[in-house]
Amino acid sequence: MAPKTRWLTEEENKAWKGLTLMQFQLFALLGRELADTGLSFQDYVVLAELSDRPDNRARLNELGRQLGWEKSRISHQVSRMEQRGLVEKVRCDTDQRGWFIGMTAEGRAAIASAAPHHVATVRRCFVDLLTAQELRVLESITSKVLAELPEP
Amino acid sequence: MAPKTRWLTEEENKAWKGLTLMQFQLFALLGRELADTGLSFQDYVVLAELSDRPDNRARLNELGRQLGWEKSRISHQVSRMEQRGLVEKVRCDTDQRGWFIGMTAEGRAAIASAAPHHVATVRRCFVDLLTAQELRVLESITSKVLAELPEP
DNA sequence: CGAGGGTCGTTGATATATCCACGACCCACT
DNA sequence: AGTGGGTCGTGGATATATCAACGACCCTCG
Repeated sequence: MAPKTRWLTEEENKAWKGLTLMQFQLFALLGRELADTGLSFQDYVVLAELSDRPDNRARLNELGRQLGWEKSRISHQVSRMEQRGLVEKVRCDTDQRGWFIGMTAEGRAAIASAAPHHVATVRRCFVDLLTAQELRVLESITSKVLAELPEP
Repeated sequence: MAPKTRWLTEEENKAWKGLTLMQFQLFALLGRELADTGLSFQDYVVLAELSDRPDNRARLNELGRQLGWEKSRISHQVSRMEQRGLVEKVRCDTDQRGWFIGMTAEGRAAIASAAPHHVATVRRCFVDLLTAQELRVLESITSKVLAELPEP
């Protein structure tokens, strides 16, 4: 028979719920602040991911992998962004199934104008509140957890 | 003129993105596992919140505050859950605008059957991977950040 | 070559979240 | 009692996420 459930202790529960709540609130805040610039938080992370690349473009599935999104989500998201002129799709020459997603001039302008305030908020409401040690511990936690995640 | 943006350092960026990714993946996993029981993650946290209360009921706005949800979201969510018979609404006798949300027998049964596996997953994929110190640091981070959050 | 199994990305249906305007009510004040 | 400003929760419109099925393509192997 199955072993009796080990419920979370009060400390464990507090940490887990606190984490959930913090993330949710931070995202909400960042989304609200980005709204002024005409970008959603999702738009932002896609553009940021593209910006990180030397040639400012990526395959859909790479984007999905980096962001941890399913292919369907990234596909819908990119289509919407393409409609709005933030990104463009270019057929991949070596694989006729695939596309490269590149930033348009408009996309570049959008993230360039949104980034300073966005980063300032991430600093003010998160990064700058943490000590160097807390930052290290956090990094160790996330990499450990991510490494142990079961495949979907 | 505005000061030049202090971009995130590599460590800061890694911690921030790692946190985002971890949370997203964990939620996706928990949602997938709960799906077998007929509950969504959102259903689960609402029922869990109600379970935590001595009389298993709460006002809508209390629920929203605890979970960090906006009133509209909690209202829609609870309506759906009421449709499915997981919770019931009872007029609040002291405030005619408000409702108490209570768990039905069906709601109680649903969370009772879902909880063991859910908690086991939270342990296996998160809590049990952390040392006691990491847990403490995490708690300190989240409470600090939450305390500093600007009002919406 | 060509058949089968895998991957790439799309699509449409459904579920959920967000935004905003609203009606009902409460309360403090006059 | 009446008025005004606030809170409680609702509802509809729109945006976004999830799920499963699909067509197109790639690749390996016989």
